[in-house]
Amino acid sequence: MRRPATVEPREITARLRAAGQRVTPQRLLILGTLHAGEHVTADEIFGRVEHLLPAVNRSTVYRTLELFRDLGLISETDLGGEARVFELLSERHHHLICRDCGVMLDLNDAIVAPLRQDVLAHHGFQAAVDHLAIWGRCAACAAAADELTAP
Amino acid sequence: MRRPATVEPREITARLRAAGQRVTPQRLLILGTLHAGEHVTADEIFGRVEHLLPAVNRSTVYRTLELFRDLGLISETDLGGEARVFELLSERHHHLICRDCGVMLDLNDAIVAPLRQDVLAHHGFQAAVDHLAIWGRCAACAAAADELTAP
DNA sequence: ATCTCTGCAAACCGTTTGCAAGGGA
DNA sequence: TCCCTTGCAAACGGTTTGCAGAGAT
Repeated sequence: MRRPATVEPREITARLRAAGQRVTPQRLLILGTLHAGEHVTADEIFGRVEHLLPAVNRSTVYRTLELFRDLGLISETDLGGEARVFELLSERHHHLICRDCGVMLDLNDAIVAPLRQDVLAHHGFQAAVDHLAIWGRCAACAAAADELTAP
Repeated sequence: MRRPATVEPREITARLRAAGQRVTPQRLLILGTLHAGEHVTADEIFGRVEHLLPAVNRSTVYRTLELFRDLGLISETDLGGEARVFELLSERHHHLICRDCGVMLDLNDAIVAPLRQDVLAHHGFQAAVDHLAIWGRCAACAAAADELTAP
């Protein structure tokens, strides 16, 4: 049984220093509470960190998450919930979200990778498409809608 | 000199009726103020409509835009500004937005269409990717960043 | 010693919601 | 007549901001 992957303090320190950023307990703590493969809101992260270091403030969480996102350590995605979700960047993966029934399906990066490559090839633009949310209509709901139109 | 394309009241009426929705002055007005090719926030739409029919309420604008989006008449996109933008669905197009300098580049749908097709082929999911915003780093900023790393 | 980062607290503001009246079908 | 749609008004809640003090380098 493997513990979900986290980022070691040593690595966080190195990456912050390399980017000319200061290393603080709050930053180590915030990134340390993230496990690979989970979607977490800023509020949930705040809850975890607060539990360990009660003095930490919500704005620090927001500011830190923005920093980590800009450093390429985490992704920030709007999955349609009330708040955006953050995620440790490890394996790229994406989601298909049905606007009709709300179901959220996983989408392998193999289908999205060509988009990233084409954007780079044609525009020299490095697309940070690590955790994409695609809205639309799932197969089941599409079938149900077709039935209504042509029974 | 061509006027930007709009949706005629006749067509709006037909599409609303076909979807079992009622036709109201507010709905005709709101969709009528949209011109193809422009990004508009709910607030801007409210301003336009208010000018013509002062009694109209902001919540009506929001509710109507949501309806039109679900009917596939308009797209809703987060371009990173303070508010989401809406747009009349005509020609699909997308944007590359640089997180470093903020520049917004146009992206032709030819590069995004394969994604839509693959998602449909592999998952039967009808992706409503009509107006995609892709964040990342533009060529100029990437070059500048490389220069810092390896001068 | 310097200058970034954090805590605090307040506000921001885009958006949503409940309810009763209005008005399409 | 039915019930969908709108206006009204209030609140919601995630997120941001200014400022002064703490703390990293």
